[in-house]
Amino acid sequence: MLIFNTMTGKKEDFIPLQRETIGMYACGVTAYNHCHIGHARSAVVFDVIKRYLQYRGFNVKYVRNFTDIDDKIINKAEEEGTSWDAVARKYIDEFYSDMDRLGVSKADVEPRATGHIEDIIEVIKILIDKGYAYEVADNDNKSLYFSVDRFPEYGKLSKKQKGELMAGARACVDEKKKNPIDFALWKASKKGEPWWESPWGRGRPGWHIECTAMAIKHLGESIDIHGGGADLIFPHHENEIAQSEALTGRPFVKYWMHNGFITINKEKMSKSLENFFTMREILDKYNAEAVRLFLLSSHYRSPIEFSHEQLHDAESSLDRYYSTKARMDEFLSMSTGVQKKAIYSAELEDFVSKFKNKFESAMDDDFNTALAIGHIFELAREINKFLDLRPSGETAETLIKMARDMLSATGSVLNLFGKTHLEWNADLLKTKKIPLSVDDIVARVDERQIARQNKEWAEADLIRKGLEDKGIILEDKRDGTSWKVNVS
RNA sequence: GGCGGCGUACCCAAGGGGCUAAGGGAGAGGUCUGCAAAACCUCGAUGCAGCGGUUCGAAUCCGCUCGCCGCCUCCA
Repeated sequence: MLIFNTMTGKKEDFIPLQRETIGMYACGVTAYNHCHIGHARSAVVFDVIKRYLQYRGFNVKYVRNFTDIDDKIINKAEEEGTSWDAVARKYIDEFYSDMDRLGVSKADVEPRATGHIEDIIEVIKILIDKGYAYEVADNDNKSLYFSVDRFPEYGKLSKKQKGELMAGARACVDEKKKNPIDFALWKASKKGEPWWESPWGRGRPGWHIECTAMAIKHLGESIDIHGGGADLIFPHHENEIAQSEALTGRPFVKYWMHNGFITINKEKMSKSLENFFTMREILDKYNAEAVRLFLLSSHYRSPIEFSHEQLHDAESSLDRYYSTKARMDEFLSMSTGVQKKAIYSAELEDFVSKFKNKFESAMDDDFNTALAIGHIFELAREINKFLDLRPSGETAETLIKMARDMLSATGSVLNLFGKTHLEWNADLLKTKKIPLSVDDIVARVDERQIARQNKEWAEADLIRKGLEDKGIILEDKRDGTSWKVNVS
């Protein structure tokens, strides 16, 4: 298995630190606003990485944090006239509901900064003892900073030179810092701000330190994989490395993984440019599974241009997949095991025999989900071709069963393609806000079936037209009529 | 300015020295059908931003040019 390591800038063989369990940490969200599709991408990408590692037989302990205290949360609370913890709770709940719809499962541990104040304080104490941190008085309380000059390897992840950083450092630097690029470990509490008691008075943790404290607490001093969005490389992950390696004297992370951005008009989606789409808005318009497919249809490190058209295309393509699935299920449920005529199955057999390998080598190559999905659709096409031959008999049945099982095994790594045709369409009724239930539709189809049997074509056409106007398409087949939601 | 990345058909996108340049969407033709739609099948880049070079061989490596983006500041 190859993983692209941001630290070395190369794809490297994945060799875990220890045999038993892989430690994986991904930086989650700061809970101060609705999450947007960029946050979702990161969550989906690491969800798939975790799933594939498990598929490959590794035990994985996956930790994803929530930042539930920081300046933005405090500001938001002031804006909304509530407390900081109410803000954090609200957006964490919302994050969970969005992620749930996207099929992102929970991490094994989901620590929050405010739940680890003691651990953070312990870490800072050690950093002081080792001479990496210094205090700055701020009225009655004290702030603590990490002294970047004490850590010679600073910049090794982001490939930055300390000198250049200084030149580019912000104008409004805290003049109490020894070096403009030093960063806060602990912030003295200002009036009206939330605070925790510490050896340095009342204050709260800086941003970066929570990840150091929580990663080490839950995964140990050295972890296999640490990831997040590419915008976290600097300064967040650079600072994490400095703190953590200063603390333990050991390498913090073996493989650093970073996902690319979502762009709009080629520009990074960001709050300051006000060019973001929240997951709320997107899930209101598009099917959640289609959004997940859209996100996984590009390699995780490539930028993805946000596009309504592509989101819609993803729905169409999923719809086609589920049609194939319906054909397979139907074939298997109707199959009698008796072979009526000779079948030509060599091509499908060939595809089925190679499929698992193709899927795995795609995923083994730095989690190439786009290629893997391509293979899945290729197999679907072969299945359709085979089914077009109207096969029968045990050989055909076995083959289709095998294909279906493989599709479901690989689909579950991506957490895609797992529904039945009916579930997919029932889901689409909701996405497309069609005011009909499955039962309503089935009742109308049954009515129409009677009309058809009596050759009352006008009546049958009327029913079909009525459903069509509501976005339901009827498909007449040899042995009955099936329905589906029109995605186009 | 420093560092990094991108440019593949109408749109999206994989590939990253030699196999017919995956896959999806759109489009066109066909099969099926009471009619129709859907579905399904087939077709779709002699060419991978441009120009040079290396090589028996380049979309893939090297150089230059053009266009675009990211990080260097809170950011997934």
